[in-house]
Amino acid sequence: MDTRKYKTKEAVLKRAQEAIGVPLGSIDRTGRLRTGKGAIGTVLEESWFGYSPNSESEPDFPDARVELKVTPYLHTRSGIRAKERLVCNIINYMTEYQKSFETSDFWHKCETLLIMSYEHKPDKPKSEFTIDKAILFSFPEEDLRIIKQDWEKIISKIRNGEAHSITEGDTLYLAACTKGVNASSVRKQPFSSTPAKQRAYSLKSSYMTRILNKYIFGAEEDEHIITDWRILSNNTFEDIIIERLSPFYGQTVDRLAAYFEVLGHAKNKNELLLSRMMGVKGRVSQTAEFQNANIVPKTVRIQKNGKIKESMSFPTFKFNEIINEDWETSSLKEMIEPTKFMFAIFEENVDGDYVFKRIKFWNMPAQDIDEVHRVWERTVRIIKDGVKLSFDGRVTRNNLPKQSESYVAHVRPHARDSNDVYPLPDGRVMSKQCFWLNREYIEKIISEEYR
DNA sequence: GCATGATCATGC
DNA sequence: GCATGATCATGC
Repeated sequence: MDTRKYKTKEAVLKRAQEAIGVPLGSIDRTGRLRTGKGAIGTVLEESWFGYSPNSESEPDFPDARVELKVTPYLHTRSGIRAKERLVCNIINYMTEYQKSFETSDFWHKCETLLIMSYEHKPDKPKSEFTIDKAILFSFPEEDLRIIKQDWEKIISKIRNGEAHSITEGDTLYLAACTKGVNASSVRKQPFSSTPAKQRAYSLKSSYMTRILNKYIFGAEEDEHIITDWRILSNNTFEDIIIERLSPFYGQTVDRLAAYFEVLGHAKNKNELLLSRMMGVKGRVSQTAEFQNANIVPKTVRIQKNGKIKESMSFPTFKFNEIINEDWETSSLKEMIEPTKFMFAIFEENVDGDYVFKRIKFWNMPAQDIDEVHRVWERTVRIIKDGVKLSFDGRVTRNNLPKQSESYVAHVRPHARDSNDVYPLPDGRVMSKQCFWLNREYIEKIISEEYR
């Protein structure tokens, strides 16, 4: 048996749907399920469709031109969420730059996807998992516009000899994620002698969440910022947003609040103003584009003296969890690398009023992600070795990485008070901590020349 | 009850 | 003046 058995998309889909509800343990005929990563996909390829896994550039079902993807989702309190990004083919830096999107390896393989999804439950054995849904997926035109821009962005870095500085945050829906045994898996690039990390095309997990909700589970769609996607043929998404907001540059917060009738001193006042300026009814962060692309709006306030008051925090981490993580799959890396930030910059004027200056889209450059990696490694090392704690009668000091030790990030408490603690591996407790981006680092990003 | 963004207090 | 630890305010 081989994949030539399935000549049409319909035949592939029909066979896939027959797998719905069948426990994977009873599908598996080769004992693959007990192996590690990618086991579930391999079981369906081998034992259900009857072909050997291949890493060729052809789609899995060449006659039907369909690529099989088996992907996990999670049921969370806030709904269905993709458990991970969807990884496609490895990017061949040496050849891909010569192609167009239409002739690219990505499009050749992934134009039509057969998505089979299962719910991942941490406490359940894989043999009891079942495929819950199976659909044929073609990218809708509105998404394809953005995906093409993403592809161009990746390719332009290759053409500029910057394949080593590609990161997932560069792009919106289609990203280049690291793929390989470890971070030292590198390959040649055509226009630079610097080796670049091996990367694969992938659909960001934020975008996968949207596919799951809208196309697989039929949930209602979030509000769109761009209602006519045709404008994306001549403008990038970021340019369109900047164009919409620039008429408001130079206005004070008070004037904007009066103009849009945003009352009171709500903590989220600035986000409300952003929504109004963009012409969005709900919250910017909840729009389809921001959700899909994992764009996080952040307000930055620059004081009269040109400084920013505070560093930027990430969620607290549990000491007993972080010591069991690998950097490549760590929650910190997952929070930083695929994320794009939209900084809304407010500057204090001579009267002490804050003026909306501009916005800036930013994602952390590869080099700085490596620096965060170093801070993370040190943090894990210190926690494993046993944190040194000393109480001076007022505050408890620790020896986690300080702001002075890195130009990018540090570790600092983020708790309700000093009794708000998590256990340490050795049984002691310490106030909840999190990673912070240094105040000065944020200042540098904001002050950099902008487009 | 907790996460998150914002801000404060102290001492070098 | 600023780094570091502590704490507050708000919203879900």
